[in-house]
Amino acid sequence: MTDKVDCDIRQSVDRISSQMRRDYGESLRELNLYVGQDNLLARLWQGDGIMQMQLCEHLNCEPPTITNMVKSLEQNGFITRKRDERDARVMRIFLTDTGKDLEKPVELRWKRQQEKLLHSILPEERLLLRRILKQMESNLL
Amino acid sequence: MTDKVDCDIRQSVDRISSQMRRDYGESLRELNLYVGQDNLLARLWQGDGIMQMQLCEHLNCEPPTITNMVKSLEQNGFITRKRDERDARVMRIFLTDTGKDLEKPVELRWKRQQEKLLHSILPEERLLLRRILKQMESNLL
DNA sequence: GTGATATTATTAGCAAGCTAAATATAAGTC
DNA sequence: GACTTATATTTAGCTTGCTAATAATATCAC
Repeated sequence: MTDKVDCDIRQSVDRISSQMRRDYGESLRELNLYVGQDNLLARLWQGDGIMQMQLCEHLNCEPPTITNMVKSLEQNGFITRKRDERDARVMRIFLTDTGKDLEKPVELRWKRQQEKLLHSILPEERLLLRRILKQMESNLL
Repeated sequence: MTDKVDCDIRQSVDRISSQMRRDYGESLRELNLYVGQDNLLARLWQGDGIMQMQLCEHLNCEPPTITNMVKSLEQNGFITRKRDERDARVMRIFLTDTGKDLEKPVELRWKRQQEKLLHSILPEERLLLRRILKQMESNLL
């Protein structure tokens, strides 16, 4: 009996995640961004000049993924890369002016998406939901 | 103030989804499957000989995605494709014996993953959680 | 039957994401 | 200084996933 509920939960999480990704990704296309790139930029907005390894940690993904994303973002003029002077292995990533200008419009779309996801959920429910989700997160570690 | 909670919820859902995908995907590699292929096969286990459009609906994805997945699954010997006799546009997808044999081991891994995700969550919480998630799902439609 | 429109599937080209293997540099050891 | 090990990034090749464009067949209207 619990089985059915459990199964629903897992599938629900999947569906929400992929639908969010689709929706939000679509709204980001107006800014010439792909979903996921906003998260990389978000890390840079709170301080750029960092190395790719730090982006890996922030995005929780593998180095080759960053290489690809960074390449694409550079080609589109949102970031630049500079070889570190002290350690020639590391590439330091900087925002261009265009990249900086994206912060506000991305934030707008992010909030819009969030509101869409949660608009019918009461504040108490949101608190409870957050607690359970955090618990699930730590279950996966 | 609610802002922070909302933001956490969205990120939590993202993290859970991607971590689940990683974890579960890894366990599926033992079966020579990629994550997502199990869901396609699951539709076939409940009745094969269906057309690709039906798989699109079940997986909630676009036709080219199915073309790719089906190609890969065919190359690995899990399914076969047959041109429909009445309507030459449609391809009908059938399970091979190898494909049929995957049902049990996939189900085992799926349940194991589900248990990992939910093990610390009480039954009442699961019910509540499901309700809220469903609500979020319908918010996105 | 002919012509316009629907449907089904594929191809090409792009993105995120992965693993395994290669490259380049740095740092530690003898 | 030479050898080994560790770190940062890249490359190649695969997956799911997308859109836009194409091909092939069906169906509907006339």
